[in-house]
Amino acid sequence: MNWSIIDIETFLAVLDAGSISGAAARADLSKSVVSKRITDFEKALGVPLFTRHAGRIAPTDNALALSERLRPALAELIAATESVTGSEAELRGRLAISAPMSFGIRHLGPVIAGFARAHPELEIVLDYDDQITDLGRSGFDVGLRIGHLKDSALMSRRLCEDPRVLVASPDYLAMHGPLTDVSDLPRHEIIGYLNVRLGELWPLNADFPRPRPGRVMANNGDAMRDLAIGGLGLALLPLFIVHDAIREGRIGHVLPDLPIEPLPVSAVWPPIRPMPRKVRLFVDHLVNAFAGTPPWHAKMRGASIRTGKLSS
Amino acid sequence: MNWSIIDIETFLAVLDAGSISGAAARADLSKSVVSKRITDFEKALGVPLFTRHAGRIAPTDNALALSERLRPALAELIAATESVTGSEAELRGRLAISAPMSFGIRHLGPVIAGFARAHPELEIVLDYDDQITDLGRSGFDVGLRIGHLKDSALMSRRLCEDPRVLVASPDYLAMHGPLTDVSDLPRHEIIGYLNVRLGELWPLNADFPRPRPGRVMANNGDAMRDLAIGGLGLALLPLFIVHDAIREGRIGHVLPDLPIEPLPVSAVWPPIRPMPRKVRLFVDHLVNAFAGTPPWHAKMRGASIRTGKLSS
DNA sequence: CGCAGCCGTTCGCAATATCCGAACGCAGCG
DNA sequence: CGCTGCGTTCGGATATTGCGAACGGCTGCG
Repeated sequence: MNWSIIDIETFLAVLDAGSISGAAARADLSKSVVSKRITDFEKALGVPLFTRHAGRIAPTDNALALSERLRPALAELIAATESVTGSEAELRGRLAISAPMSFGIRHLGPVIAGFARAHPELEIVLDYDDQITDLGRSGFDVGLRIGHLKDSALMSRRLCEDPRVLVASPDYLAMHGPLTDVSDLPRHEIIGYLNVRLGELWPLNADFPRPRPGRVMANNGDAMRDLAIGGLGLALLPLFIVHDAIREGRIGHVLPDLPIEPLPVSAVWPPIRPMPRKVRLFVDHLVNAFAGTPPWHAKMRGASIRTGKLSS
Repeated sequence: MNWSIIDIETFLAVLDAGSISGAAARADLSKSVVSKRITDFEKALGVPLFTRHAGRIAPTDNALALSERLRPALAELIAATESVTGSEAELRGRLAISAPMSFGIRHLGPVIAGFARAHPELEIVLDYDDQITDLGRSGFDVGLRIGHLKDSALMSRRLCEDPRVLVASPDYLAMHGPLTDVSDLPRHEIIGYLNVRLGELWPLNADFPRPRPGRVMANNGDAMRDLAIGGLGLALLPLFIVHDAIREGRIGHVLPDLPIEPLPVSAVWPPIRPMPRKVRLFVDHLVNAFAGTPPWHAKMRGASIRTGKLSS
């Protein structure tokens, strides 16, 4: 047997990244290393795993079938080695975390940094991307999710709540007319969110007046906020993303009485048994970090915005 | 993650061999390499896997628990990589075969050599030992078994039949009296077989006269034959082991009409699904090799022994 | 069209990892 | 006591790995 775990991991990483250079960048390696590992693995197996088209690669059917089988086996192998670290031993191995970009950038950095400092032998991989990833498939140990969970196969734990507000810039309102009553909504456009359709973006029932889909859309909250600031439409966004701009007057909170429920923020993880200790400790750490006052609540103290709807 | 497949395999090999030098000898490596790998693996996991007592090692509880979990995961990982070699690709990887010593020495060498020549990328590991091994536990892909199968969890396939004969040397008979009728049996001793008790060694029912347990015993058929030649007792042995000595007159076939059924010779393997291709091809190869005339039948053409009981 | 940028592959070189054999200390045996 | 076998440590030789540069091919842009 002349392949290694690193060959397998590299293979799966290239599959996930869709390219050799993508996988190399994620691993902070040179692409020649990744290219050679793939070639060596193919040689060891005796079959091609990727087809090459002038600098582009595509996985073969063999590669896809193989990955289906390798992932659970590799996860079990890793879980086995990690299970043997008893309660007295410090955490080791790798913890791969997936989180929405805007939430991750603002609120996860220090939380995760604290966890990483407490476990110096633990390798942390962070992936901020609003696209919902299949945790097990993508090799993530933990995900953070904002919104109601759809994947009942995952284990989950509620961390806190994420209130959303409808915002618009002064320029937008000057150009498109006032928005003082819900009946004004159909005359307005709302900035789209690439990862959901309007049906899911607008959280009120079909009888409730709703804005039209806008001509612009983005794949994360920060970009949507900036488009709103630029006067391109309304935006329904988590409070933590817009509160600075609101305080600075670049955008305003419109229709503050809209009956929009806050979104739950949850940690989710694959149902591996036993639950890997690193996952359990990290989820506990998250729960502690977000217990009590959510971060954006503390920051909103100086803003003239109604906060009565925020849960204590 | 800073361990490798080789670390895991080395760990399991040391567990199986019971010592570092044993595992090193099997792998044709220096013991310092194996020692270092174990130490590195322990360091990577953060827990000791073996206790050391002045040049002796014993596995910790953690090590035993870990191995229980690692073996199936590793087997699946390997099976996955081997499954991807389609029907067009040649066999690769390692095929580990366990077989009884006397049968292996005589009849498996050329069969396996033929298979190995047909699959030059396949690594073959042979382990001849009459002790029945737990295939899955010991990392064997295929076993050959002589006798009725007791482990119903294994997959099996009948290869051929192994007739047994009762033999004694002229010196033994001269000293202990003739053996011309079954009623003479209780006056004689039979050489013991370490891996079975007499109750299993003597295959006729309790009412049938039987020899007494002898004062000597051995753990394989060749040794038992040699003890019989040395006049130490009767021996009930597979024909393939004794036919040369019979032909040379060193021992004789006594009570040729004993109603002793031949033993079945079977290939067995763990019930991995899908069945690894290398195992399937090897079992097919065995079936072909032992089809028709068993090897010892061809050799018995020149001997004056009744062969009517041999199947065609 | 030419150009820039991106892709994956190949190559030579330097750094790192691995393996070997010798030496050592310890325990058990005759 | 000496000898053998065990596992560990060490220095040196060998093998492997990773890097960056160069290359050819393709795509998109002006």
